[in-house]
Amino acid sequence: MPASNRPTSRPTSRPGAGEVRDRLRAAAFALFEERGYDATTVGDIAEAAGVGRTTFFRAFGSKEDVIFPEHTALLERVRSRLETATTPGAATLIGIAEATRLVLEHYLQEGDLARARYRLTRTVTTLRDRELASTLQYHRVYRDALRAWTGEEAGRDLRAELLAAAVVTAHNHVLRRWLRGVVDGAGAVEELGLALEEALGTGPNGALPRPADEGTSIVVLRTPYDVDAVLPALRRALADDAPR
Amino acid sequence: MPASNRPTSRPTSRPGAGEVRDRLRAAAFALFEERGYDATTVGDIAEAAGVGRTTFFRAFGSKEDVIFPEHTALLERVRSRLETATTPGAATLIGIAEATRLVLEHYLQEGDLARARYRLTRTVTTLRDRELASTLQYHRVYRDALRAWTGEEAGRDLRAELLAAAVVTAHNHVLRRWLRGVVDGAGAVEELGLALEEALGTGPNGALPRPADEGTSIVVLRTPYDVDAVLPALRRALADDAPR
DNA sequence: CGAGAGTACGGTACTGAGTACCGAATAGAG
DNA sequence: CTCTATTCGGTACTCAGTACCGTACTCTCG
Repeated sequence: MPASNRPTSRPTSRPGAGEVRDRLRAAAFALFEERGYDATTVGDIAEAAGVGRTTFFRAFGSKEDVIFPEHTALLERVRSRLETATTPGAATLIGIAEATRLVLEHYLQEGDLARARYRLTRTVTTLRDRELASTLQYHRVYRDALRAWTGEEAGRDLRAELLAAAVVTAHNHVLRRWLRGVVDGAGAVEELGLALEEALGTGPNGALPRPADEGTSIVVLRTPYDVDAVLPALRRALADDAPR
Repeated sequence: MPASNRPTSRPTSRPGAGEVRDRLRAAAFALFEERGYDATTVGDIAEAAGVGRTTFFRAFGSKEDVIFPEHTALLERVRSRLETATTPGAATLIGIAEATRLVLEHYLQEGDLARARYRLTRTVTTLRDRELASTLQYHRVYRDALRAWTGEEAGRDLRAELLAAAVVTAHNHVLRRWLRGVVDGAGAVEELGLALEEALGTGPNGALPRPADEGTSIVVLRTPYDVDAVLPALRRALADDAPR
């Protein structure tokens, strides 16, 4: 943030702010692809980028951070978007969908970089763990936002958590399909909408949060038969209590 | 596994197999509580346990592994339980519930150890990440099992994933309540059942996957009412197809 | 009882990530 | 041109984790 308020370009031998960062990241990914993550030391990366090892750790906090840049910034954007979405009376579900699309489109813009990262995270265990951890940070953000929305009463907790998990899962599902090249960018954005509908239950027979009052739960599974046809089976199932 | 087939006790100065492991774990947790995780080196732990540093790494693969023991073993038990549960014709939902209870009860048996771990994982970031990663391993196991059950056709993928996320989320929700002392062991087991019902039943429409072949599925959620009492509600739900 | 095999342990030495600190070069302001 | 702030590079350190080797102990077979 200190470099943004310097309007003039840097015509000197001193590299522009952020340029070193880019060189380092490029060198890192190149080396990772070539010899693998573990076989590449931070010293190698720094040398390839023509800078000192110290500079690497100043630009990125750790070796892993080269691969997951701007993660915290993106998370913050999602958080602020959700915050405005979950104020009482706001169109919460739309806000959630928008926040989620924010994330997806971020990866879409990264393009090959995101795919290279995906290749690495599938191979190296520590990186996969790191990515999973960041996934659960999203879960937290959504959960907290939804909790603020649904209220804090007992029982709502689990509901908020389930919804958050569903949203994150839906997003990751679509993202992975794009990363694997199953769908293109436009298709992914479209699929995200459908996936969210399925995750949140806002689709055909939307089953959004049911009021917390006590009562009988009825789960309707679509079946070609009508009620009377399945009723005997239902009675039988209730009788021996061990549905199979 | 090499120690189990030695029937006689070890009367010598050589400690029994596994005893060193226990000493190390006890020393580790004591030091972690005392000075914190980061401020405790592996050398400190080994010294406190009266063994060499090398022995520590032989007993546990890494510093983190002291805190997460038997994780892989437990994961394997869940996997095998799910495997038998998702063979065609088996009582899948019950199998899932049982597998999940397996995990919960494992932690309940750990008792204070699990709670000490919880305290640590809340404080130290790397440990939290590690735990989250293990959480997502469970997600994978459930997802794969459910995928095998629902079939691989397009569209089922997301459904299996959503279900897996819901189950894991429900479990973690209950587990956290026990870890925080909100409920006791018996209460946690009971809550798990309810949470699973909520996770599997109230989520997205038809969250319970239809079997791959056509037919009528009957899902029975325990309710204090008998069939005739809920029948009107059932008819109504089927009639307008879009409850609330 | 004694020799040999297998194993658990301790110690040393190494690599690599990450941190702290210091000095040099450079850019900007006055 | 001088002073100051910032950035970079280099050195030295801590600590996790690995590889290797020698040793002490136990068990087994002769």
